[in-house]
Amino acid sequence: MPPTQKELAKLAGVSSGTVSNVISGATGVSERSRRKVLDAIKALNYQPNLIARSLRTNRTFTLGMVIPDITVPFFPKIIRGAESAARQAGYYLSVLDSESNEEREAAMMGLLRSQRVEGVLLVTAGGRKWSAEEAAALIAGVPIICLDRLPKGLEVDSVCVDDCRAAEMAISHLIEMGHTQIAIITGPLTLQNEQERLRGYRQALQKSGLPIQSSLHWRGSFEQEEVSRLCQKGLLSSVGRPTAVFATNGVTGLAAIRSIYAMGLSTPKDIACVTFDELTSEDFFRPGITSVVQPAYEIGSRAVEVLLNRIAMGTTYKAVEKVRLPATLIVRESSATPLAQTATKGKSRSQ
Amino acid sequence: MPPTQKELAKLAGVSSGTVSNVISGATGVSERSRRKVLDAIKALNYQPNLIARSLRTNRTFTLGMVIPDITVPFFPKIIRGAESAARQAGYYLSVLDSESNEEREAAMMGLLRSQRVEGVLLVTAGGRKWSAEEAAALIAGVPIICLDRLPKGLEVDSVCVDDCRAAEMAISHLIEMGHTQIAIITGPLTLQNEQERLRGYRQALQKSGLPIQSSLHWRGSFEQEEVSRLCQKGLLSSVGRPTAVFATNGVTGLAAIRSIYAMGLSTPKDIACVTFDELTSEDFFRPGITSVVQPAYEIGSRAVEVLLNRIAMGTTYKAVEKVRLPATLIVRESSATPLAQTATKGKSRSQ
DNA sequence: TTGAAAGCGCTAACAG
DNA sequence: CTGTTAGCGCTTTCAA
Repeated sequence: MPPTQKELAKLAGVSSGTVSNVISGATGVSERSRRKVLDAIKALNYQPNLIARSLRTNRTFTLGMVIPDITVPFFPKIIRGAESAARQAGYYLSVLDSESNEEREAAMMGLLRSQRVEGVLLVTAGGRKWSAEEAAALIAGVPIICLDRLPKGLEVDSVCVDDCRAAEMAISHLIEMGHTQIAIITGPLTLQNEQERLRGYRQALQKSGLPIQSSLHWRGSFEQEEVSRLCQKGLLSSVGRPTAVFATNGVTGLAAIRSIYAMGLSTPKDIACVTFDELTSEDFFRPGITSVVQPAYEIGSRAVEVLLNRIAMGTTYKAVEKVRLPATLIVRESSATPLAQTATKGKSRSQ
Repeated sequence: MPPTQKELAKLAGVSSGTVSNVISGATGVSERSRRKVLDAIKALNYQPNLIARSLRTNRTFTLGMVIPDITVPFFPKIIRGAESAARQAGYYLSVLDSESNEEREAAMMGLLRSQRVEGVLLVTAGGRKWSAEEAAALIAGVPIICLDRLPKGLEVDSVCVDDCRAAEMAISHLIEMGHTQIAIITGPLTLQNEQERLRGYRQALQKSGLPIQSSLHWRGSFEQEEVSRLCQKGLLSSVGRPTAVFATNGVTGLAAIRSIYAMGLSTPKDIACVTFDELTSEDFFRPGITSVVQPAYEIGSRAVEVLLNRIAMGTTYKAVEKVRLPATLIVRESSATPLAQTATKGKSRSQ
């Protein structure tokens, strides 16, 4: 058993209240008492019991975070940003991985509530729509902020990139490079950001007067295998085969590249390719893959800022805050023109 | 304020003790009481206060974990394994990122202790040597298990791969492929596993009667830039230039490949290359990089098993447990023979 | 400047 | 089967 404040007080020859005052740095403690307590702390290797403190003060200084998959490199970057912003503000961050399972996600939200975290950062697993009651039950008084993916029916603060514009930027780039047959491979369209990216794709085509061909919209998921099959099927169709593909996220992006390689094709020689999100250490791919990169660290840190703000406001009313961060298009080799294959390397461009 | 058990009891018209019994699933509660309580729980959207429960029961069912860098893909994989093993055993896992900072690491160990976690999984940041007192203070009654990197002076349970043998296997492979001039690029040698990998390298050379040339040992760190410089310097030296390089970890591996590409060289045409740890989605590199892969998920899950075991034993004596998991060599294109460049693809080989 | 004491929400005896 | 009660370790009045 670790030493308690009482034992510490006894050893130091003061009352438990004085010990508390020393630890909290409260003023009004004689130097002599302070010394004695400090010595006793060292002697016993005392660590205050945060559990008891929290019970008493009704404060945990802890933020909870639920993400869908910690093995996807995008999320650890967000976590880093969130964790360090939290730490700077004197808060802890407790991260849970829902493994893209909605039930588990709900359970984890409950757990965090039971742990009395003061706020929650949520990157939701699925695209379910929350009814008003469900949402209320889910929230139950703890401030929530959504990152990256915005669940429908949950009117809460949020931080993410402007997915539509980012996708539009990527597609415009391909169009500028001379592509007109551009396929898009999306993840689950239940996710609002996937829809937005699709919208950006369509907008870009329209602005350039290019037709929107449904045969060029390949509806995927987060299953590597499934997406690969989809890509291969699309790439095999001799008629109307695209000269470029745009993957709306890292998972489908990886699958797309995998398919291209597996079929013995190469990029940009046979087909151009742009992904949303980097495929991890992107710049080491040969050839480099052009991609839309999100400010992951900043998404995390901004989210914490907004959340802490919301917490500080207490019950005070304030409109929902929607932060939209700019994404950047990193142009590498994979998006060269259909025929010329001019490698435009290392250029980048912002929204 | 969330509802308390007392309010719940009042609404249900029973005593707080009965509520507790219902929640804990204790036997000996009338069906009628149970119903009333369950209804009240739903009505109030009640979530038990884990803080109060922990204070009372002196149990948190929480394991702590401290890792050096969550953005290195190896660690999230370990976390997944640990988290799911913990969850299966009814434990929570609380993960902290020390950002490779030893002070922060110590602070985090203290925090976990204050949070009264029941055990700690530690992937240590640095290679500092712990004195007996420091170690005792650090541990202070909570069971610790070390993963991946074993700190000196800390006699605790551990789980990692057999680094020496794994490295030896990689080097033997290169030798078999006809290489005799093999450079090794290590990370900080304060880390015990880096030393082991170096030892494996030397052992393999010796067994084959090849000389150990100090000019072929490039001492790096975890700084990308520094390692890159080191590599480039080594690769530029016209005399005694290696035909193969072996990077002892993912960070130096990435830097090595970066340097090779940056210098306009390619692998395996100009130089062969094997890394310890995958460079994330390894198989998408063109050409594929031969590498030693560690069973990251299993390292995490085994560690939790051993730790829970240790916790269950309480104070009972038992010798320190050292689990050594086998690593696998995944042979891809980057390790072809110096001249023939025969691509041996997809073969793998275990310790 | 200090000590005594109440009580945070819960569980675990224990008595009825 | 159910209610009452005594703390868990801490902070925070309140008196002294």
